[in-house]
Amino acid sequence: MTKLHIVDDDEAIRDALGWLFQSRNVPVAGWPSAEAFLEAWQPDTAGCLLLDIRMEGMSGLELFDRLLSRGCRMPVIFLTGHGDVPIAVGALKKGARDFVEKPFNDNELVDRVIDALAFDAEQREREAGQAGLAARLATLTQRERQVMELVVAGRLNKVIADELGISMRTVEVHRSHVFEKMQVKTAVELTRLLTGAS
Amino acid sequence: MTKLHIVDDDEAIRDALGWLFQSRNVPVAGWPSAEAFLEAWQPDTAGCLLLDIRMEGMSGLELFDRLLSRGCRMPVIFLTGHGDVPIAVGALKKGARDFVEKPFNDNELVDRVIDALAFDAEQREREAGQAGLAARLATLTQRERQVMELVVAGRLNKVIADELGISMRTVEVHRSHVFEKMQVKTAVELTRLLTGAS
DNA sequence: GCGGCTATTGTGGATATCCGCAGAGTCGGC
DNA sequence: GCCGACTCTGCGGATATCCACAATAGCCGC
Repeated sequence: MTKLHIVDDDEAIRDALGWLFQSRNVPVAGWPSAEAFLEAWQPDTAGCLLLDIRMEGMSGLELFDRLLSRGCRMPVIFLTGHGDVPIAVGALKKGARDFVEKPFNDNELVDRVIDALAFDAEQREREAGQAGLAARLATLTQRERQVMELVVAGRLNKVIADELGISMRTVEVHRSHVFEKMQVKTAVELTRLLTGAS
Repeated sequence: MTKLHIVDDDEAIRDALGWLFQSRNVPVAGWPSAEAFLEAWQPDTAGCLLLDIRMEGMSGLELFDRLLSRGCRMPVIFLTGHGDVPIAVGALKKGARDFVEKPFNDNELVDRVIDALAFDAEQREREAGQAGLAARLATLTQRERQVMELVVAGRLNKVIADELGISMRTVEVHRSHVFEKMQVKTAVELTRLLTGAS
């Protein structure tokens, strides 16, 4: 389920943030440590992360690194009481969405979280489309993939036949199999699919 | 000409940085104030910017804002002696490439500047391609644009004819004019052009 | 070995696309 | 009024694409 995941080892802060967000109708889950969240995290965990930097055990930054290396692309907002420019710069350059110092403005933080949640939702939608595409691509045979690449490159069947050293008829067969498996009717549609157009 | 533009009101620092970069074969231009650079800036000014935050008159941040609003997309690296997290975060979120506190590591800074210069060069190359594309698009008539959109959407000529309420032959004529003006031979190539594929 | 998947090719015909040749109507500028 | 552009259309033919029917062959698993 899409929600805001608050990772902070200070229960009082988790509670306060939980109250703040729930009062704005933002669903929240609290985690008492980076380790706890990391263990529970799954590739399909959705929403966004509000991460304290300084914690007992694993720091927020380290959690961020580990999540990145596991392919997590959830938006992350860091929350810190002891600002440090190089840390903030490093986190943002690694892809963190924001870096907020305490004390923070409630409304601003809520807005940023809501933006981040919306961003994550959109991103997951895009990725779902890509996953379907990847699944269809996986059903193609080697030869079909080769033909598809040349079709998408704009080559005519006769040219493809020539380049692959096979007859035009065979190219036509592969081509139609590709169209069928990729669920398109024309080369243009196929090109749009693969180049990620609207 | 592509070069590193150093904007700092402290002549000693400009000189020191100038020496550093020229010794690494990075061409440099120094500017004593944000105003001076802003006045000299042109849309075709290439390279990257090394920008001091605190200066007499216009600050580095304000220069950055003004450049952005003028459509400047040169990579900007901020240099500051008095770090401040919200400022750094704000600058990076607005699109600054980096935010470095003094004292800095010479080699690291040089590397980042070289990366930024390379990025700018690539970006300009991409934009040059886009400009050529835009120029060709501008030569199309209204009708040709309509037909092109439908072609790129994957419609067959007969369908296009139907949707526009004209004969197939006319669609063919427009279609071939589009291909000619856009300098492509097939609908697939045209689609790749417009969707920005390799 | 048989069945299924993949790759290959052919024939022949229905559609679609590409193009030259020809002509016609509108609209705006010189 | 003439010229140039844009738009529209038809005819016919050369190519290309789409497809059903039909067949051969290698590879793999049961």
